[in-house]
Amino acid sequence: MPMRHAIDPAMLGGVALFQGLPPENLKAVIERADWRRLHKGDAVFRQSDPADTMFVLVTGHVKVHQATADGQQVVIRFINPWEMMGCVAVCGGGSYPGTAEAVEDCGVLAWPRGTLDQLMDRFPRIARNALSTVSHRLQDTQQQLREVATERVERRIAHALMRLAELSGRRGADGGTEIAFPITRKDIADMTGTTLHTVSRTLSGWEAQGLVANARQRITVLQPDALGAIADDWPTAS
Amino acid sequence: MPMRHAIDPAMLGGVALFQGLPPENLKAVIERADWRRLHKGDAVFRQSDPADTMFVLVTGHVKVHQATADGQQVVIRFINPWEMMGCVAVCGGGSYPGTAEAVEDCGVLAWPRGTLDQLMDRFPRIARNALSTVSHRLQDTQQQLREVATERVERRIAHALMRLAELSGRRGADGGTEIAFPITRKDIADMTGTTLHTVSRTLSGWEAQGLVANARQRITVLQPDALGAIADDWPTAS
DNA sequence: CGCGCGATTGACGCCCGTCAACTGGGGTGG
DNA sequence: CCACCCCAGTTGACGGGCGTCAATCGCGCG
Repeated sequence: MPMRHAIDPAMLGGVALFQGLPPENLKAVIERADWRRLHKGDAVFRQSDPADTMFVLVTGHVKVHQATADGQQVVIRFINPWEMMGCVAVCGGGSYPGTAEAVEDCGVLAWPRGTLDQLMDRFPRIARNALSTVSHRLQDTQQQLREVATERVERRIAHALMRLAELSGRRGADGGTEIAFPITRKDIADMTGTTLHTVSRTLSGWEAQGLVANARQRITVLQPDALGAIADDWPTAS
Repeated sequence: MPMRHAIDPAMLGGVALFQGLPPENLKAVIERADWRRLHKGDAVFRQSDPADTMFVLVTGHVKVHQATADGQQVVIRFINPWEMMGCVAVCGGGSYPGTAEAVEDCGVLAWPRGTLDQLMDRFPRIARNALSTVSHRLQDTQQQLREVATERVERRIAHALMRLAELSGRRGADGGTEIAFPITRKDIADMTGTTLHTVSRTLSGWEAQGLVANARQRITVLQPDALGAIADDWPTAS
């Protein structure tokens, strides 16, 4: 209860789902949310569980991944603070298509599906926002699909790294952009449809050229433009 | 004008976007639609064009594909009668992420974005329906992404064929299920992230085993369960 | 301090993309 | 109505990108 009021309603206005709602409505929305804390490694929701709750991440980072029957794994996306999770499953009905796992200690806001439906009825703006968000995400996913289907591994890794740096980057000490949460080579492999071995080899090569700096579960982009050149196949001028 | 009234409002009730609307509202919706005819090969909309119109296919079949800068191509999906097209682009804003091309002579209903916005305001049910549809489509696309990222070519082709037969199948003379529109080996290659050569080889192999029947721009699935075994990696009992 | 997991790196091989040549059916224009 | 031609499809040969197997290293947490 006290935790709930620690959340600033103004921050919620920055959440895509609630964009454009007047402050008093934001207050109403936030009062119907549950607050949950998660430790690193905990699951926010699990693949195939009935999709009965939508979440907004407040602090920390979350990895959403999908597993195949034979244990292979695909990373759908990483969630940054103030992004939604589970919205697709709740809006589409059925069950969660993937598992959301905290890669750091996290705090989340949770709305049960029934509450969300009521909120959408009271504030139609929310449904329109959700539609816009999901549409954008579909376009992103289709582009990813195109990349995996048509592009070579090296370029896919470059693309993934640039997107991570752009969306979840943090200024590093050496002027580079560090990905702001712990991420393994396997994670990047599962984002790009390759293996951790190939990712490791590729990153090692780039480190030798000074494009990136590698550490355990840490990656820093030092020369985004050179990486962009690989990602978008410009004429490499060196 | 006369063409418009040839459309049965009851049919429109079967369209996911308008599901649950009472008949009189369906009539209102249909009266605000434009009717267009397209010849085989025509484009309903083109990639990068501003997304200002949403469509419902009435007759024929449409292929939605996305091209890369270097001319490579990915087939996003095939549209069956009474399915929506362009809904993601119009709802998400911006421009069409792909080109929709008639693979047969087609008839479509068209709603300009402004009209659609008005309809969504008048009938909030439409926005909810759209949200549900787009959410489902996103889940489908994510699954496709997982397939392309993790599965071998043969299995991806089998999956694509089974989905096509299921969604667009038509009872053939020989008891098989024929895909109901002209489709090339290249199309299947662009759906599965491979080449027309590999598709041709694979289909030839399956034809020799009696799983499918091949013809020019025509494919018939003869043994769906055997194909399903390949797609889902069951123990092949040959 | 020691164990474990993430990361690195080499060797090997094969799936499948690429290049190339050929075939045949059907639509079109004369 | 026929003949041409183009486009979809087939099939073989070749090679390389990258997946797979395996061994080792070393940071960091317990």
